[in-house]
Amino acid sequence: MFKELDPMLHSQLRLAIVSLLVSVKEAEFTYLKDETGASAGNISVQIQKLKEADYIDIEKKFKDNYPLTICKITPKGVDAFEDYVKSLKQYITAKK
Amino acid sequence: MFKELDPMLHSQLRLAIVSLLVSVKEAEFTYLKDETGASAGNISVQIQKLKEADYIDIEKKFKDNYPLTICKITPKGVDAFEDYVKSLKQYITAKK
DNA sequence: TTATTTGGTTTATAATATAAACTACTTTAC
DNA sequence: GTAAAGTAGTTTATATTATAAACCAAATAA
Repeated sequence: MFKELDPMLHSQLRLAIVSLLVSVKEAEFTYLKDETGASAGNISVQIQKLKEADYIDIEKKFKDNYPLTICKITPKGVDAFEDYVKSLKQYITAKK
Repeated sequence: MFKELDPMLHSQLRLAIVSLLVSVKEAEFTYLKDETGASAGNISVQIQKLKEADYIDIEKKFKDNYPLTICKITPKGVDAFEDYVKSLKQYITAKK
């Protein structure tokens, strides 16, 4: 009846991050922070996890002397997001 | 941008339970167990939490000498579920 | 030059989910 | 009638997660 919900995405913050990345394709750390309203620490931890799962790529460089962290979704991340949404619909649409 | 996802419902098992109860209005413990595939212990804990949140009512009686636990969704539970679904849609539909 | 800000990471703690172990009985088989 | 197995759960212990607080390194401002 109920399909598993990918634990990597069934997290409010990681889902928000991936949701943003699916639409923008590339985003800075601070953009993710501002859009989600989460703390920097939390963002840092969650993007690491998403990277370890190969759902996103993280590029670190410098811009105007400051460190700059850029995140992009991977094809695997897109697939996982689509699967998650599909599974989720089983939970939120009337059934029986 | 992203609305809070009610933590009481942002749990795979509790969401599945509430999802079932929204459609059937009344369900036995074992029905919830069978439909969700979760362990009895997990169901037991989660329906207690849903009851404490006033999202469901729990009635305990006996049937053919055996204990029987029946769960029903409350109006508050229905509202919470609808709100949750609404919030969730912000996460899963393309935006920007 | 020391104070503050930027852009993060690491670490500690609180909250959650889950399974394993247990309780309390009932039924069945010997 | 009593031992074994089954029903219907609850409680407790543990592993996983999420989150915030504390920290770090460098840059800029006062």
